[in-house]
Amino acid sequence: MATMDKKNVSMNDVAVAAGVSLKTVSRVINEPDSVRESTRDRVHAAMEELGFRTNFAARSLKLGRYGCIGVVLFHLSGGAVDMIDGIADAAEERGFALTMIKKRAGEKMTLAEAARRMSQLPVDGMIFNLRQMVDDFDTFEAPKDLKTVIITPMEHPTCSTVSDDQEGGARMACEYFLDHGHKNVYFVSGKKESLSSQCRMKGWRAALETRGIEPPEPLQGDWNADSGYAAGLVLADKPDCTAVLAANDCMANGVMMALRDRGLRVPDDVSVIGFDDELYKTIPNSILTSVKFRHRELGIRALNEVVAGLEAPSSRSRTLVSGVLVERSSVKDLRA
Amino acid sequence: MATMDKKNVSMNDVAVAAGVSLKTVSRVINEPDSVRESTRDRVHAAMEELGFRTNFAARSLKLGRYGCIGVVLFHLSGGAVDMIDGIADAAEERGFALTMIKKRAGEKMTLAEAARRMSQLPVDGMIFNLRQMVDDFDTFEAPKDLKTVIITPMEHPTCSTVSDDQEGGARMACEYFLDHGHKNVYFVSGKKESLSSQCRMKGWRAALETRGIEPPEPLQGDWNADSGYAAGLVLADKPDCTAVLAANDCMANGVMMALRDRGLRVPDDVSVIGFDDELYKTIPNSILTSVKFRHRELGIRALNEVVAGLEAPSSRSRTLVSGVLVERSSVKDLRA
DNA sequence: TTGCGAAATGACAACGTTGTCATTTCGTTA
DNA sequence: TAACGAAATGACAACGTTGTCATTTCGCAA
Repeated sequence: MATMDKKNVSMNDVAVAAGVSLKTVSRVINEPDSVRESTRDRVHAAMEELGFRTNFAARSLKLGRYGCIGVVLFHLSGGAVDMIDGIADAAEERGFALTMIKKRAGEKMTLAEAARRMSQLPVDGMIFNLRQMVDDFDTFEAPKDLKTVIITPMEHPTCSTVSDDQEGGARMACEYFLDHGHKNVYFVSGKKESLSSQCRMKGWRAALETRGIEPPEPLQGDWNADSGYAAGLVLADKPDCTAVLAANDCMANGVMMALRDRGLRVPDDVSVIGFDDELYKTIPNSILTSVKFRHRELGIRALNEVVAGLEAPSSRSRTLVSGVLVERSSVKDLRA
Repeated sequence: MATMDKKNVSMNDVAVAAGVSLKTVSRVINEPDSVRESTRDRVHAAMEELGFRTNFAARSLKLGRYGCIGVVLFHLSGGAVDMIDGIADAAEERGFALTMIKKRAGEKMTLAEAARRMSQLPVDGMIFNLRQMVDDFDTFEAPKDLKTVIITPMEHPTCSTVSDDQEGGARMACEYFLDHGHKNVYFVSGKKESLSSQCRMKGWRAALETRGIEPPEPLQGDWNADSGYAAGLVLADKPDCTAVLAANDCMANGVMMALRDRGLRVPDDVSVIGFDDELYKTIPNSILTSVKFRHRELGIRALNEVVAGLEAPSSRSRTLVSGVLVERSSVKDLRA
């Protein structure tokens, strides 16, 4: 039985127990092939006996790096799970751990503050997950020696950014409608302050304008089904409304329910497309066509971008992860 | 302008620049009141000028602690977002950061492995989020100097555990049915390997047996609506089925849709209760009564438990966070 | 001005690891 | 057996911080 007198077992303790020098213990851990097998076994036995674990602080102090990537969560939303999942998996694969801090609910936080806080923690690089605007976005400068990647649909003057192609996804959905013979597309937005919602709206608008169509007034929603339902009631009264793009699936479902309650059928009378492709989880035999973003892939890209930039923190790139249109049967083909 | 010759700026560099000793710089950071204002200003100026940031490794090496709590994610599911949110907020509040690692998809990982990995990272204590069984659960022993909390519904011989009271929640739902005059309750389960599903089933069974009712064969689902729909079709044919408890809201919705498609009304013909209270997000005017667990609270408790145990890692406790029955109108009162 | 206690500052060791370079041990050949 | 080069091991400094204790400086009373 190991005596548990000392709080922490150091390499030196192991060395003494094994009758070798401290440096040899270090070698057993970092370059096992360079030490004779008999010695190695003795050291391993001593480590086991004493319950030795390498001291992270000492090791990283000497090495000058941590093997950790910082993640700042400004806002934790639905899609964030998959994104974190991607980040974590990619990190694991490359031998990095994650160091995480989060803006507290209701607390205002700037990029500068977050960066200051993060840069005092064990991190070799950092990822900011930004789903809403912050005041100092444009003026922010990342620490010169710490690769920084921002997950956001906006372009940043100095930092690398990674994002879903929300705008492109919305455009894709609109064009899908138009290509199927629809003459116009109505839009139900998410919460005003959400960057996702803003980008989706922008893409919708751009797609229509490109084809010379005047975009109708968008309807304001809040991501939840009830707001979609309310929007649906309004849309049901518009005779020219044959196509509705809702900024997420929940609202799309609300829209569909409202249309149905008003005696309109989907897709026969009105076609609908949503975002995020999650309705099938909740609705049996869901028919909703939806634009799906690959959040997991997004996380992986973000992490890889950080790791790739560790040696050249001031490099800058912009990555867009395209969305996918998951076709079901909520869009009617009006051609011929 | 600061000259950027050296990679990292140390306290010594600041000290030289400010014309004071290294120790004074340290004091400016850790006990500002003990240094004269004029000196302090000079030091602050130098820190600013040189872009000094305290070196985490050196600091924690000296202090013998990190100010970080480790979080191991064995499985990242829906409710996990809120839980992480709670953990992160509570950590922030107490001045801790999080160090996170995750079991990779498909990779088998034991508690022992996870603990070994984690204990080489910067952590003062750790939280394991365990939603499925692992092989070494019962035999696992946490490092004696690292407070370890496991989030799991099962009791552990040596570690503190924190969990939603899934069993109690299921019992609560069943009793609600029975108290409203129902004579029996059918159950639709989630994925077999899920501990949540198992516990919910256990609570359902216990509640019935307590009242001397023989529990009917449970129906196997997979958390998604389609499996609930399939179960609903089966249940629609059982004349004695007046009450259905589904292990989550999505399946509950599937059940309701199936019943409706078979000409049965909810709640007039059959009553339904789900879990997680999330249907309202997707379904406008949702009527589903549901057992909601406070995942955020769960995370907060877990973190507080770790922090409370930092000084006495071998202490052991068991925390259950009760669920809440969110009443809507999917349960009919059969009493006279 | 001098003396004194308190406040402010500094010198130096220590935390536990890894890199550098020196030393010892080993196996081989003459 | 001696001599040699290669392999194995060790001694010591260094990473950047904080704790301990010594020293200097300050403000104020005599």
